[in-house]
Amino acid sequence: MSFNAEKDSELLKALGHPIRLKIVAGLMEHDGCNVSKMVDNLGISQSNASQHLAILKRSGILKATRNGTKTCFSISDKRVANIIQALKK
Amino acid sequence: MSFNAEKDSELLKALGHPIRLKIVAGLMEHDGCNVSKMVDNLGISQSNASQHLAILKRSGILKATRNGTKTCFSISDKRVANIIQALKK
DNA sequence: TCAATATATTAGAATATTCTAATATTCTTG
DNA sequence: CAAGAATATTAGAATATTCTAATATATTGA
Repeated sequence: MSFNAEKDSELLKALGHPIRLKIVAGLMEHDGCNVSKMVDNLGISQSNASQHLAILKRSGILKATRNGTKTCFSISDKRVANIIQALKK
Repeated sequence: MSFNAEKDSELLKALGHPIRLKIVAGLMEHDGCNVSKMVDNLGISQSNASQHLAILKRSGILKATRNGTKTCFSISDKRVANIIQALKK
């Protein structure tokens, strides 16, 4: 798959917010089936979390699957883990 | 070096613009000692290029060294190459 | 020193992002 | 079906980003 600055910059832009980066990094370690807990951990409002999650979905970084009243979020772009690994070096 | 969402999201945010991502990806392949050529290749104004370069400098992604009336830009954060590699996978 | 070249800075209008508060939707269970 | 739980959406004010146009600064060579 080759590099496309227009598309790829959107991915980086979506990751380029501290809350969204924490959400995604968190999903690499814990499962994402409890948004309320996410909200508590991040210290933000439910609405704000939902909006950030929507941005991450729209950009193709996360996908959501419903499970009763809960929604499970997981990382759907396999490049994201490598990007976050690269940050840690 | 460990991951810091506040700081690292700034890096991704700076890369999260098509022009800036093109500049940085370009610097991985060609030397950056000719901003006029950069401007031509990107089809943007000199002022705009200079402003994007300033953002990339401020975020620590690029460093500039002067050489006469010209300025050479190069990538100063070693994680950046890995991030761009990760995008290509 | 003066003009030319190369890059940087400033100002400001247009647009985009971010957050809070309020409300809506969806699903489950009694 | 009604109520509660979990998440999503909307509206709108505050702030930030992006671009163009104009101007400024720095360096070199005649």
